[in-house]
Amino acid sequence: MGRTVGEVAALGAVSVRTLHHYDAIGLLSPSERSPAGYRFYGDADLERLQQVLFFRELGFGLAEIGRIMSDATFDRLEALLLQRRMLEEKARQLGHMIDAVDDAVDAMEKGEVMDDKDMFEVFGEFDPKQYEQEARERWGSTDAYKESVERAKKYTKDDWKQVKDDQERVSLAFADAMGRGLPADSREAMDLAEEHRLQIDRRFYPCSHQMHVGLGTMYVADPRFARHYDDFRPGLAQYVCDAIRANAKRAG
Amino acid sequence: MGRTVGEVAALGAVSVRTLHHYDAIGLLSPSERSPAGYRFYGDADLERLQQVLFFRELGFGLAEIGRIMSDATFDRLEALLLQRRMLEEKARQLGHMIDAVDDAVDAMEKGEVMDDKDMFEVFGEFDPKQYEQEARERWGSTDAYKESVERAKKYTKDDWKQVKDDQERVSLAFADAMGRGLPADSREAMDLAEEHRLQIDRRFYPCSHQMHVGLGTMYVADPRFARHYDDFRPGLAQYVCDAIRANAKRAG
DNA sequence: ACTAGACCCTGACGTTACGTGAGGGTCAAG
DNA sequence: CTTGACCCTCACGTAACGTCAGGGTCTAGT
Repeated sequence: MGRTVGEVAALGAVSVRTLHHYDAIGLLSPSERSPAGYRFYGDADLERLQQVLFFRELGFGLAEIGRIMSDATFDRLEALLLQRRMLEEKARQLGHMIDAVDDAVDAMEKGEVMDDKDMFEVFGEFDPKQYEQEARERWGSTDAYKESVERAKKYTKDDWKQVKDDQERVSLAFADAMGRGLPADSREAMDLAEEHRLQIDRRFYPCSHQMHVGLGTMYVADPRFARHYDDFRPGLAQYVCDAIRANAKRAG
Repeated sequence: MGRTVGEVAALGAVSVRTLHHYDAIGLLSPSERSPAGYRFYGDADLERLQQVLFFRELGFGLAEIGRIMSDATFDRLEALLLQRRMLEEKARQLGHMIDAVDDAVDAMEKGEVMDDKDMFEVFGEFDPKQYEQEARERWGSTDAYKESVERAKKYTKDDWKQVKDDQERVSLAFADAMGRGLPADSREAMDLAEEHRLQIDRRFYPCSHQMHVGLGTMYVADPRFARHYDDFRPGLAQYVCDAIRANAKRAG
């Protein structure tokens, strides 16, 4: 038996009304309902709520959050990493704002008038839209993509296991190529990158070379991704990223 | 001739519609209007807009911002210092959120379920309401206070000069007492603190001992305030704060 | 002087994400 | 059975604008 709306609200992050609202819009529905209509939220529901709240904190609209999280390829770990990056960016912006306050104080004390642009450039600096774009690229939004969503919805447990195994096989092959000293722009490494791209392209969504390069960059930039690959072999994340870049360059 | 709504909007922080809205609600009205009705914003208008945007960024509602900034004792420097403090607090909360993301990632990798409370305690941690309360105490909201607002509105330039001279005289007297080695809880120091409190009480708003202590704490905590007093004499901010505390204690 | 384009104005409906309250049912303890 | 705490759905209201309609103003070019 899960938690009632009151119990979830008592955790301090959302109100009962908010939970009703999220249920009504399909963003977060309880996994159980009593015959009397009571909502009961389980552990997975709370995990989903936390994810929603991170996105909300970062300025995403609820519809957009729902769209992102409803995606079949939505991966909680990847989302957390994206969110982490956004939070860091936002914290950086706050630092800039503190600097801006200090600049304003300085100008006051000197009896100076600040330049118009300098006064306001710090506002709006953090723009979730940029990240929405990235999330969209990562989890897609085109009609062709939506088609692949439908396709992925039909995947069985075995299908998903196959996906996972394929991904692991490619990762191991990358580690092997690297271990044999093959340059990231060697034919073999680039073929692996191409295979990697095609897996995504066939299994999930259209993955252009450009998008692939973006993913490669993310693998290096996000510490947890980097660790994922580097656990196969130290430096592998960078190697994969380089191979992806070389592959994209090969494709023109 | 000032800037049009389009020119202000082009600075990137607000839209034309927002400027219309702020004018409509009396939050920020242009200092000039053409015979055709065009709005023209001057330097002071832009400074006010910046202040509005800092408060907005920090989560204050527009009505609340208007109320604070319409106060006769509203002081731009003090506001900037408050805003700075709030921004730092908010940045701290973001740090906690980043930690929370890391905790969630850890839990995922270990296949563990996080404690409910731990999952959500970071949300809502930054609460502008606390600071609104402080702003309200600083710039008041009671009926008696409103009365003193009306009173202050009638102050002439000479009155304000007198206020400023009185404040400076007390600051110098504090510095003198400290220089003569009088403890902060000596009768003379406490009398100065009382005089300071009464100045505020008579001139602006009811200033209880409790509120006075809060102000004293602020004088030490905010670097610019601290510097204001310490420029009279090193360590004076702390001395004034201690004298205020001792005075409050004396009053029971 | 006329025209076109950029920008201004006021007015008003719509959007987003809930807050608040009405009216009534459910559950558990006394 | 009663009471109090909590649940439900429904629906109007709020805050802060976004968007659009309809029309005026200003400036440069013709």
